[in-house]
Amino acid sequence: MSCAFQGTGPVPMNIFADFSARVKKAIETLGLQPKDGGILDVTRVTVEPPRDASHGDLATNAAMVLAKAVGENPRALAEKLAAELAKDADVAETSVAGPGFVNLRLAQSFWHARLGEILDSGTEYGRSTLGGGKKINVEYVSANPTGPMHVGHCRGAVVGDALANLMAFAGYDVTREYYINDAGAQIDVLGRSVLLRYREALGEKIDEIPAGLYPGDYLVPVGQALAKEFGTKLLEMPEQEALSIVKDRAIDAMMAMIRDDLAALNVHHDVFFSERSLHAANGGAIRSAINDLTLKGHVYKGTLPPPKGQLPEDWEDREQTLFRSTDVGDDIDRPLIKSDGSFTYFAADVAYMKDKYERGFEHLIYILGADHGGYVKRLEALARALSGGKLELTVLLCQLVKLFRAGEPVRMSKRSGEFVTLRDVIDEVGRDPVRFMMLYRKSDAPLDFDFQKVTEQSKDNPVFYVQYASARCHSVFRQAKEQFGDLDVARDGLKKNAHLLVDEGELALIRKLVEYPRMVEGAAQAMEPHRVAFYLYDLASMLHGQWNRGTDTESLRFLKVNDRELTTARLGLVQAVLDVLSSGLALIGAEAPAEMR
RNA sequence: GGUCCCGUAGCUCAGUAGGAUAGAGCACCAGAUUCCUAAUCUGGGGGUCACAGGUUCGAAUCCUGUCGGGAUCACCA
Repeated sequence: MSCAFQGTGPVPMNIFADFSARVKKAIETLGLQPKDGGILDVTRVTVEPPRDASHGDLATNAAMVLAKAVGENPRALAEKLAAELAKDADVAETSVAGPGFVNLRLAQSFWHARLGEILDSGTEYGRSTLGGGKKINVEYVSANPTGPMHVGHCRGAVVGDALANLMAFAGYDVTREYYINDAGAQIDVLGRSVLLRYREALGEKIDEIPAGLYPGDYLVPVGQALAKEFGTKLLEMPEQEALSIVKDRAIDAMMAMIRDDLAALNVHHDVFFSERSLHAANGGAIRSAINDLTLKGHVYKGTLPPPKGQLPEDWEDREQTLFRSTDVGDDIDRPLIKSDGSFTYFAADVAYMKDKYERGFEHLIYILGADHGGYVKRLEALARALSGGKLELTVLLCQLVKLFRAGEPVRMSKRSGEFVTLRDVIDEVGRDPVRFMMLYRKSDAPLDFDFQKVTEQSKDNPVFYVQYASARCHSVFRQAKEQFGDLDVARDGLKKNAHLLVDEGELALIRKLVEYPRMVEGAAQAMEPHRVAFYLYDLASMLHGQWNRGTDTESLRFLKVNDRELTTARLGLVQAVLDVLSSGLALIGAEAPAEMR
């Protein structure tokens, strides 16, 4: 499996983790003892960026968290801790504030050294070993192979893909997976729809696609291909036999189309898992999975209570084979085998999850639409039952995307088969804006997507704003080449003069860059890829800000024709910003352009 | 009716596993280009974090309940 985000680069420094260790060491040095004589619990001690940068570079809550156990006043404890931390060579200044925060101001040399590290690591900066190579499976998209992907699939595709990128970058061993729902009633419908198109291709007149079949034009070429391959042969064989061939060809054609759509979105899966394969050999895999659950005591034959609320008109009590999921956290037991002896859809899910578990995954992540919220509990229950609680499972529900055009909602009608396809959206606004905007909201919040706004080249469009920052960095290097000609812009050279960066705006930019590894780890732990997008927006904003300070104050411009040393120092900063922008945009799956036209 | 998600500035939303005076963008007001891309930036006003309790040094964040909005409920896939 080849994936740009998998791998083991150098381990960059997460300074918050680093200082957390230093704070704990200082606590140890102070010899603090809990009143009750036990061991001092420092697990709640954190080191974070303070809310307001004027407080300092780092803040720790240690004194407040420990005060009670030690039996001291938090502020007094904070003073002691501050004095101890002040001995650290990298700490320029300490202060105690509020209810007992210890604020640390770090030496400029410390930041200069960090900038050097970023320049050494390049776009590898921020890669983490947090995941420890843990095997995780991210299942996303899994659209039914009955037609092209429509815009409703888009968000899940991007969120899943970006999350997979993020988790891999944070040190997890990630497999990206797509479950092909190529069994069941909708595939029969697909087969019958294509059969009709096949007869049409042979010259038969088809006036109207009957209700209940898929009317979309995208099936026309599939019918034509069948006509070309088989001539009239399919009409001459028994319908069941013909249908089986047609279904195979139709599924292949639909999946080819879906893969194309995904590729256009820059989404690539490692594994396409077929539901039909579970039904193969007389349902061997499903049988074995149900057997497995049965041996573990989770299966019984019985009847379900009628649904609460309105009773369905045709409700009938019938005996089925059921999964006692209520024993493992579900609200209601789930049918595995219907009263006619066939498997339910969920039975295949059981076999599929068993397969994932047996492939060695320790954590399963599912990206689902909000309309599948009802599935969460049964999947969680299933994971518990299959693994005895060892298998972790997380479902990320993506809320719906509402389409707008210049503020007006875009209407879609499912019945007529008129929907906005994923391809339509990509063709109109471009891949990068789609990907960025899908991540510029946390996934459990609904998202409004306006075609017009997303293509606008202005600061109101965050995609453009961030990419423009990248273009601007490149532009600085182009200008540098023009103005200096022979200037050495190799990373080692840029690193050398970092100590000349003393402007507050420049140092703030370095601090923001240094937050990147922590942001990556936090986003990965919370499984929230949108944080990457917001971080990039902030970083872009700081770069634009620093740039514009140069319009007011000439001495702050990145390029100083009469000062090569300072220019290379500033180019080092610009290069580091570019590295982190590139890295973050790559996680999102968008380009970091060299120029924008 | 049950379950899940959401409720933060006029609008669209962040809020970094419980931290300090709750932040951005839009919109509104006032400014900045002989200068590396003004495709940008600077400043200003604007809040009962839906409501009520609880947990604790400390709550927009965690717990309980209420109200409001959305999704969902099956021998479907």
